[in-house]
Amino acid sequence: MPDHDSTTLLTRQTKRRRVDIGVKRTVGSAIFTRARETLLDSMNQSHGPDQEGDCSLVSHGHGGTNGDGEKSNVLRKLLKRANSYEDAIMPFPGATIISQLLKNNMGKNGGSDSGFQGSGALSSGGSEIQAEDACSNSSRDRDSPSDCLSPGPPLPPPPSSSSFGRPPPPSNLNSHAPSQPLSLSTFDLDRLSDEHLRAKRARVENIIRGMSHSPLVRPGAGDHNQDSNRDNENSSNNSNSSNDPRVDGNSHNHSRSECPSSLLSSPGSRGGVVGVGEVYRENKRKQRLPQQQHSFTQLVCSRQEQRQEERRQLKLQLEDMQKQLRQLQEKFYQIYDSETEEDEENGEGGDADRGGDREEDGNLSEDSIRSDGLEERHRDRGRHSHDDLSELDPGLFLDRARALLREQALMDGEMEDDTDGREEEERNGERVMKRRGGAGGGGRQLAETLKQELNCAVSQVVDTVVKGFSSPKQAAGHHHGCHSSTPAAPSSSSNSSSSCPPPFGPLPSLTPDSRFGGGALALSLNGDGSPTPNYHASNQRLHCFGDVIVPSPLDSFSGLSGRLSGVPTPNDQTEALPLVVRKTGGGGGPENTNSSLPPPPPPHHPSLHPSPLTASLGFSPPSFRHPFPLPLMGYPFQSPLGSHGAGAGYPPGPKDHHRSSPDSMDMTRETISLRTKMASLGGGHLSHHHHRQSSPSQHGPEGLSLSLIKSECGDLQDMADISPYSGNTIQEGLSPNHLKKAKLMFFYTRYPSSNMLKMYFADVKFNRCITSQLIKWFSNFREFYYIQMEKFARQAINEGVTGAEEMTVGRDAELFRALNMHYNKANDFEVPDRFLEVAQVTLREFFNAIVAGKDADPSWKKAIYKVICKLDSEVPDIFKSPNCLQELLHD
DNA sequence: GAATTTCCTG
DNA sequence: CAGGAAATTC
Repeated sequence: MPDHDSTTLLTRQTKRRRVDIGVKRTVGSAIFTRARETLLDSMNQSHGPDQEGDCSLVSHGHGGTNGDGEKSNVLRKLLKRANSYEDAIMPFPGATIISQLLKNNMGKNGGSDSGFQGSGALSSGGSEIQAEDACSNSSRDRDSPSDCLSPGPPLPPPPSSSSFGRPPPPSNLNSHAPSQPLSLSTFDLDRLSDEHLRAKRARVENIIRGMSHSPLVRPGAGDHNQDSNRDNENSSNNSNSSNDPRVDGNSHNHSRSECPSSLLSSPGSRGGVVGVGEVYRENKRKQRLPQQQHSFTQLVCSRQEQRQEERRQLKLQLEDMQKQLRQLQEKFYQIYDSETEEDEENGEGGDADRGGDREEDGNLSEDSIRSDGLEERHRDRGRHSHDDLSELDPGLFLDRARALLREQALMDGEMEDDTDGREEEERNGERVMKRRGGAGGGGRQLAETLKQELNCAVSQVVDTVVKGFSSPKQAAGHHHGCHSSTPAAPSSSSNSSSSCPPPFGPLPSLTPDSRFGGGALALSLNGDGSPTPNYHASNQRLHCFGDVIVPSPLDSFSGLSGRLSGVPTPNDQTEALPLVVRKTGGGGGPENTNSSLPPPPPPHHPSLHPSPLTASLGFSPPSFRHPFPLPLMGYPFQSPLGSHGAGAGYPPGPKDHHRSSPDSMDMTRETISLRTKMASLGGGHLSHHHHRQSSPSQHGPEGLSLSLIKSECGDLQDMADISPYSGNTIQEGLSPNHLKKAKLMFFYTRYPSSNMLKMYFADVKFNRCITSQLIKWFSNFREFYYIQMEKFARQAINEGVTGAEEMTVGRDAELFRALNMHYNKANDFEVPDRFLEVAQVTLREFFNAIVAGKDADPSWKKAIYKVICKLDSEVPDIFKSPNCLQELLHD
């Protein structure tokens, strides 16, 4: 910390001011993320169920087969995202399905007619992003099953003019909602498309706006009008302003100068920099400015509003869609009925079901939309219904499957017809086609297409499901039940092969279709199911390992034992309290009986909280290794690992001495923190009691452990250095008392050098970790300190204070109380007057800087820091004493 | 490249 | 307060 030198500091500061790229990056990414989300949302809306995140395997519109699945999928996603879009999205699946079907049909039937791309493909657009969006959509569509099926002519981009005029060859979408009436709904669809398009555009614009917001942009720019002109202006302005800081160092902010009035309320947005005579280079480091926050807030708000609006629109759309759907279904049913009547002559029964279906039509609700006719129909057709199940919530899956089976059994009883559901379906489809006299030869083609589509869809669905399951986090409750069943379902649906010997009693149809990688699926599912099991297994492994690892010998040394054993049992992770107690007992008194502790090795090492993945991988978490290495490194004699038997080298006697011995080479921070906690109770005392640390003499076994240790932290050297202090009580970690001491020291020095810290924390074995931790403490102190200063300075300004002189910091000042509360909570230390002075100076510095509008400069605080760091005063020698706390506090 | 410092996030 | 990342300095 060579910086007490003001010159150095100055130069450094000078150089330092640059736009904080980091921040920028962060902000940008954040925005981007949001934007992306929005885009996804919009896509979802248009496509209905998309994939999760980027990888979307599930394609929309695969025939009706996935109707349910899609919905559930969407729901899952929504839930995950905690997005408020639920209702809004609901409608889309339906729309998507329909449009998709239309699309497919058109493609097949001389796709040239196109026009209608389906709601999802509304590409026409305006902004580039839109175009992009459209592109991506279309590409996705292509990827999706539809692609598999029909390489039909790419749909023309400009859709809105749905030329759907001619009744789309009513394909028979067996599994799907009735397509026949499509022609009727053309208008509605168009209208919906437009609406949707509009909504989409709005969203995109919003996104663009958000992205173009530069951090430094003044709040005013953030207003989120839909007005595109404005938008353009903003974006251009933003780009300018965002770049400006770097471009014109001294003249910074001119571009974003703002009305002074906002000065008080929104500190960040200050007009041109007044009196910034210093030749600061622009701050390259991006800092988070108040202004940014401001604009962001606005952004968020506006976005929410937009969402609300979108929601409303979507709801309307949903209603429309529902109506349409109802119409379609009715039409379809009519046709279907007529067909079936004819079929009945041929001996195909199943009227009863139809009746039921019709009844349901009346009740179309949101729910019904998803399962609506589709599911019912599936049931009629028998096994096919499982397709829908595939995407259902796993938890419900089994139940539903059983219910379906029962139903099916009944149905089968009724109709002796063995026909496979699938075949039947196809047949129906063909029949429908023929009936309509639609594309004559197209019927078979359609059937084929549908088959393929189904296959594709199924496979994709399966992938999606697998993915979903494989993600560990989802494991929660929901997934457990479904593992076995879920996987199979999809495959069954995909099967065109009619008869699948039911592997499971309950879910006969589940037989995996090899074609679709059913086998793979099953495997993956198993794996997926395994997560839980694996997880446990891994944990167990770890635990066992942990047990093994924890060398009982170590326990004899209080320090070690405390750490190792005390540490977190799985249950106490967070609270090291128990440990503390232990340690306290051991560490506190020389008489420690800790030696007894060793035997029962704690089940887990505190640090053993490897993520499941890690565990499964078989990696031992870094922390995991610590247990041995640390102690071993510094103090060979302790090496349990090593050749010495655990106990052999250490006679009981030594234990006491060693226990506090500085074993710690370096511990991971976690360890440190743990220790800190542990030490907290006994902290102060420990130092007194333990003096001679075990001789560092024996450097026996460095081999293995050493290397390990080294790999983890290369602090051995530091350790060696530390030993000098070993004469005194040396602690391996920083205790709460150390923290307290540091806080008190902060009253004297805000910028202690590391050397100074070493001097004043002689009872601590310094290593890199410790040093950095101490430094970090002070850094944090400063952070808090300056935050308070700024806060109060602004407060004063807001309260109308005009002169810095008006502000004083006394012991009764709020500012002081806040600070004292932070650094001297117990208020058992008398804060030196000097600190009050410094605080006052700091406050005034902030005040002046803010009043001068310097806070517009990202690095405006640097100057203040420079000033403050010169105000450090000597820390009383008493702080060098290990007992300083007692002495200080009890005086 | 290590050491520091600040900023940001949790 | 800890962690992480970026910026800066030496």
